[in-house]
Amino acid sequence: MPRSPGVKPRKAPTQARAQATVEAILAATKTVLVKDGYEAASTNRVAEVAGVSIGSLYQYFPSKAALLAELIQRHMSRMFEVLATTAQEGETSSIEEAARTVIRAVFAAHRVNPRLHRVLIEQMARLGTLEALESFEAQTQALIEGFLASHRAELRPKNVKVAARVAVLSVRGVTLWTLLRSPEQLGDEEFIDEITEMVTRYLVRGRPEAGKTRGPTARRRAPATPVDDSRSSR
Amino acid sequence: MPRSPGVKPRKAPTQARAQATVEAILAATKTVLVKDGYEAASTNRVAEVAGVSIGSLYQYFPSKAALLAELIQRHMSRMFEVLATTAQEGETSSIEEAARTVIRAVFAAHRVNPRLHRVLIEQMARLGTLEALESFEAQTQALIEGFLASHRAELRPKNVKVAARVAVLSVRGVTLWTLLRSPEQLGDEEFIDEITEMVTRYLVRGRPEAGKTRGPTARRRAPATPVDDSRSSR
DNA sequence: TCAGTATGTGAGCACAAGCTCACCTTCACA
DNA sequence: TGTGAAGGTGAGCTTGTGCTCACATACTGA
Repeated sequence: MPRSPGVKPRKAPTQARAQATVEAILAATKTVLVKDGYEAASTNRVAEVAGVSIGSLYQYFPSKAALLAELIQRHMSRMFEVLATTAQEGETSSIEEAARTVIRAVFAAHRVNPRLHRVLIEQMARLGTLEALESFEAQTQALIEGFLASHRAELRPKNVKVAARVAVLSVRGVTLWTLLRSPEQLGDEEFIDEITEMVTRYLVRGRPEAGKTRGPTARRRAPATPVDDSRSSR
Repeated sequence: MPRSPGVKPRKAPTQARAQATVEAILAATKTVLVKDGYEAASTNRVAEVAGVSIGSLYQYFPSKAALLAELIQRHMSRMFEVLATTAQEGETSSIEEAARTVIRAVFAAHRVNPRLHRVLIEQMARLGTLEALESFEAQTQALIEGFLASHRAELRPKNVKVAARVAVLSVRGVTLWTLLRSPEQLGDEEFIDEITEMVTRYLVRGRPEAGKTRGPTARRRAPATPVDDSRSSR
C-alpha cells in the first residue's frame, strides 16, 4: 500500500523567478487544501489558484504526492525547530519545567492553522513511509533522549531510551488525536496542564501528592490563538 | 471539508440470500482495502472481488463512503465491547490492575489485522464527523468516567471528568499513533507496561517509587499475534 | 399456480482527474 | 547582441472512477 513514486522535487529552481513560482504553488496548495480538503485539491486547481500553468507545476513537482510531501517536509522541519529550541531552553531547568514548556509549545504550534495540520496528518498516514517523517521521528527521539540523559538524577525510569520513547509517543499521540477529534481542546490550558502532569509523573522520581499546584485550575484559556488560519472557509 | 452524503445503508436486506451478499461485499471491501489501500479500492473492484455485480453493491450502499462507514461502525462496536467487558471485569480490582487489563486489551485488539485498522483510521480522519465515532467516543468517556468515579478513594485527580478525558485521549492517541508509525511495537510488552505505568501514575494517589515491579523488564513479547491479517499482500 | 416483490445483473454514461508535450518567452552571459 | 538554457504555457489525451438504469431472475405467500 505504501507507494511513494517520485515524491522528490523534479528539479530545483535556480532563478528567483522560478523560486517564486515554486512558492506560489506551495502556498496555493495550502490554500486549496485548507479550503476544500485533499480530494478537491486537484493539481489543475492548485495551478490555477497559484496563477501558474499546470505545466509549470509539473516542472517542479513530479506528482500530486510530491506537493504534499514537500509541505509535510517543511512542516516537520519547523516542528523540530520548535522542539529543539524549547528543549534547549529547558536544559537547565527541571524535567517538569521543561516538559511543561515543550508540551505547551507543541500544542501552540498545532493551534496555528489546525485545518492545514489536519490534512497534512491525514496525508502523512496515507503516504506511508516518508523519509522526512522517519528522520524527524528519529531526531526527536534523540533530542529527548539526550535531555533525559542529562537529567538522570531526577529521572525515575531506569531505561532512558524507553522513557524517551514513551514520552515522545504519548505527547505526539495525544496532540494529534486531539487535533483530529477535538481541536478546540488544543487551547484548553487545564487539559495541557493535565497532560504535563501525566508525563511528568511518569518521568520524575518521587513526585509528591499534589504536584506543583499551579493555582486553582479554573478553566483558563490559552492566549489568543496565533491563527494563520485566516479566511478559513466553509 | 467534512461531507458525508448518504453514508447510511440504502436498504436493509431481508432475505438470507441478500444478507449473504451484503456480507460478501463487506468482506471484499476489507480484502481490497488491506491489499491495495483506499485509493485502489474502487467500487467496481470490490464488487468483482465479492463476486457480485456492481449494481448489487449500490443496492445496499449508496456510495463508496457508505461502505467505509459501515466497516468503521462495526469496528467501533467491537472495540467498545472489548472495552466494556474488560472494564466490567476490572470493576472490583484496583485502578492499576484495571488499567493494565484495559490497555492490554486495546493493544491486543489493534494487533488483529493492523493493516485494516490502519486504513480505517485514515478514513476516520477523512470522513470527518461520523456519528458512529462521536457516539463511540462519548460512550467510552462515560464508561471510564463511571469506573473512575467508583474508585474515587484511590483516584488522585480531583476532577473525575478531566481525569477520564485525559486517560481516554492518551491511550487512544498512543495506540493509534503506534499503529500508524510503529505497529511492531503493538506487541512489545515492555512498551505496554510503560504506558500502563504512565497512566496509572497519573490516575492513582500516592504511588510508591518503584511501582509494582513486574519482574525484570527484559524484552518480552506478547503472545503470538492473533492475526486475521492472513494473506497480507506486497 | 402465479402475481408481486425482493434480489441481482452489467454495459456503459458522465465526468474529472493526473499528467504530457510541442511550443513559446525570458534570462544569463560571452 | 545573440544563443542556449531555464522557465513557462495550456489544449487535450488517457484513464479510471463512481454510479445509473433497463432488465432478468429468484423468492414468497395466497
